[in-house]
Amino acid sequence: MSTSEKHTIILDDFIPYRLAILAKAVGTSLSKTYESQFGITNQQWRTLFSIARKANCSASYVVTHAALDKVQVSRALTGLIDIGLVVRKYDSLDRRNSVLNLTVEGWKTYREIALKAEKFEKKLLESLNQEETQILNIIVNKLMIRTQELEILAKK
Amino acid sequence: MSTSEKHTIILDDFIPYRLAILAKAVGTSLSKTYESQFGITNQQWRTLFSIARKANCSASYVVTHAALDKVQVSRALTGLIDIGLVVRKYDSLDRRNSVLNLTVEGWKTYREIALKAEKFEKKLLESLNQEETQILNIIVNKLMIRTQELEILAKK
DNA sequence: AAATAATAGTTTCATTTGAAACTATTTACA
DNA sequence: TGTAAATAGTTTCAAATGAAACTATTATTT
Repeated sequence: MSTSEKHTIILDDFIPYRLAILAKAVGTSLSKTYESQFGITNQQWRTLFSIARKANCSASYVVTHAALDKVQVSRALTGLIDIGLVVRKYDSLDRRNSVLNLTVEGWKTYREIALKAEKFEKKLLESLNQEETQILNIIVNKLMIRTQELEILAKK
Repeated sequence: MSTSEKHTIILDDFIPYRLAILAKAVGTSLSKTYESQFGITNQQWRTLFSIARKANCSASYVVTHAALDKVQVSRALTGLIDIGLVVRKYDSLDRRNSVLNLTVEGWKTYREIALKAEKFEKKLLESLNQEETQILNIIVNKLMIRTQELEILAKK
């Protein structure tokens, strides 16, 4: 067996690697459309979008809906409050829970970024036909579920 | 218009976000199969796989084939050489270029990780039928190309 | 041949990250 | 009622990251 035949995996064909590269490329490209203009990080815009989706939500809501951990959300919120896009109050019935909302400026910024994000996604998906776009969504769902299953199996 | 209608993007349906979440979940799950056992990072195994693919390659080859930057490759190599999985010589005709190879131990580790990685990928793809797996590869290609196109357009 | 530019790779330094420890508050239960 | 456990969120600290500056070598120009 020659040296060049010893390998069994070609990185370029390996799905987990391909997904990582693609997600990073897409994410980097997208972030350029808002980071410089709005001075907002990826974690901050995910937080912004979560609060936009559910007014008066808590930080925990953001944690589950933006796929961030509580440290990331805490820091994102500090930043968003600092620049006046979010206001934080505390639930009078349980003062551990924060009550988060976008400010008027927050809504404005949200709408601008949402518009850019939508345009970006639209342009990206122009490369796929309708069937492929549908199947992509199905595949992503299936792979997410499968990954969770494998995690559970691995723990046992 | 009510507050809850103000949003235009639902994060869970937004493809760049979905890809990021999926890639992270898959990557984290995979890394558990080798990180603890072999004490190797993601960057190190990508480097290992690149060298396995092409004996006597340079660090620059790894940069382009493992989708890492030169700082990451430099550090990954330092680690891999330290733990005796890679040997580095220098090209006598151009001593700027390194000449990288796996040691016997490197090949052994490579094969073990490759086996685990293959099994992981196989299990992951069990959730898709053959057509979906094919289309997934086509879609990833198309989206990669499209992302590069959008990058170029954005620069103009 | 000397000066300049280019290439390969490393190191530095400031920022980002995440796990673990921490504070504050509420709930459970002895 | 008081003590332990749980929950929400923040801070700390050590490691990972990446841009920019750096070293070493080779190629190009004048």
